[in-house]
Amino acid sequence: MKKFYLSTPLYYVNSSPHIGHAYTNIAGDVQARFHRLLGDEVFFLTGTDEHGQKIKRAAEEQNLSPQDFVDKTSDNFKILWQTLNVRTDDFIRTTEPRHKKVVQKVIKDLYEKKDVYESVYEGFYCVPCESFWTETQAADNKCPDCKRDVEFIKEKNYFFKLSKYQDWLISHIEKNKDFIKPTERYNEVLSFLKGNKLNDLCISRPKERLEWGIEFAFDPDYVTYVWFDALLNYISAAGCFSDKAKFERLWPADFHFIGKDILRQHAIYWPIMLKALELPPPKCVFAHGWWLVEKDSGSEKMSKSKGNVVSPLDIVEEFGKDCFRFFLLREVPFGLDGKFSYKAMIQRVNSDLANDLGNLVFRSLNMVEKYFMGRIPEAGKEMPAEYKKVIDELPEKYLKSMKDINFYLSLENIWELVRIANKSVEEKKPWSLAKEKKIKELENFIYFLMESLRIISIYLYPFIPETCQKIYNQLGLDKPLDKADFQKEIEWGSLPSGLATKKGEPLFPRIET
RNA sequence: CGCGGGGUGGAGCAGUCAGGUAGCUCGCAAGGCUCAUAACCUUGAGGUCGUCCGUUCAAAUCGGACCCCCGCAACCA
Repeated sequence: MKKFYLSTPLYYVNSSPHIGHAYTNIAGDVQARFHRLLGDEVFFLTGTDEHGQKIKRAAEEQNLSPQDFVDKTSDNFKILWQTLNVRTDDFIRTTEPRHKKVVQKVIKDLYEKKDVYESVYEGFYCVPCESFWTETQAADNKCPDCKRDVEFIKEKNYFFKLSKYQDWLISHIEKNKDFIKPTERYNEVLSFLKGNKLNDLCISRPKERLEWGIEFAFDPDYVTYVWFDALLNYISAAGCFSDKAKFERLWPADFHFIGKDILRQHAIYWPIMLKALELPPPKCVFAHGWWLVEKDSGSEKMSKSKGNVVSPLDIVEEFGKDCFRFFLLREVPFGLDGKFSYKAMIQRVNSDLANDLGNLVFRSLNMVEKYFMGRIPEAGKEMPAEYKKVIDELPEKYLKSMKDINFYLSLENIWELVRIANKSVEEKKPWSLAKEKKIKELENFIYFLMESLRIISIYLYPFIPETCQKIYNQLGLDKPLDKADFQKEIEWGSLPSGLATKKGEPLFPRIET
């Protein structure tokens, strides 16, 4: 059994989850379910990032202690993953002891190794924002965030020797074309590394200014910079320093799903941190695009201002979890930016899910009831010619696009089969066969129509698991799809005859506008 | 000349590496069918493939120049 370790980023809990968070975890869940289908031993990790000054401030605004605040906000994420049917194997919080121990030990080890050292930080500091800025950022001595004056400060801090490993990282990236995906991001990182000299990373914050963080084991006046803390979750959750067998089994991670905004941390800081620890880097960091939100209310578009953020929970309530999952992955080629609008969502759900898939399932089951009293008829011998091409080609196309994380294309590939099935009904005219009493021919046709529904459900299962399970159940199969074996399940003709079908309500009611 | 990505019918994309009638999904229009969620199927309209120049029998595809859009440019999760 092959292991497959994939992760999402740890989400910063100073605000509520938005559509972008949902996107990353849904993509991860699709990937995880796909690998489980293939029989891999999957470890799918998500969690929350809970330290830093922004958290402290947000907690103060609500009159809560930072710990009470993060306990509450972290739950918002847990609830969302349940709502979206995102099934992870672990949920790590950076405030947990299992994580803190790892961070402290890493810093201590690196300090002893001299990859972490003391120095003096010089730069611009905005007091009200509690933020550092570089000279270029703080042009005219103004904070780019709040536009107030910044002051020049000097203070002792701890630094991590990024610079020492720059050449190693360049050669690692050049030798591993799959390390950063998609290609645009690969080029972006590589050209950046070649064209710029890395500065060492300041990984400490003096406690006098910020106390909500993981304390340095050997210097209680300092806490850890949040990114240095957060990235280490990928090894602390995998059992680093605590469960040797688990860690050796899981590490290196196979896949880090991230948004393109945190590429640098994952493609530069993180592999270098691991290198310094003498651990292998993750096999792949995949940076996807963003969702730009425009809301359609009636005929006019609302501008995207702060109060107009689309909540994933609201969308799920309105459309259902599978519609939302499907939309996010079908609408936009994975990796590129997309635009979210209710109009696009409704159109997508109506045309692909209600009209094509939902109606296909409904009309097919209806014919089984009408012509065969709700029993799957006897199988014919040969696969009908119209299915042959798409059924023969689908496994290879699907496996390739799934492995390339080209979800948009995978769905496109599956829909070829959906369209063939719909088309075959028009061409065979089962209602005519029934009238003409061509029973053998009708049985044969209906059997393969049902079989195509079953096959579609397996391919589609990682994307819309709940619906696919429903289709299986409606066909009279009670097998749980989350335990299915892909290679076995996609075998054409394995649907037993005689099953009692259970037609339900349409899977996706058309949304009237 | 900082680095990178991109400009293809109304929208979103494929095709560019290996030049040879411009393809897919949605939307739109007409027709067909009735098992079905006014769903499904067929056909059609719609493109000087960012601009200009060059190579070639032939360029979305190769070469050059230019215009425009979007990312990245470091203590910010």
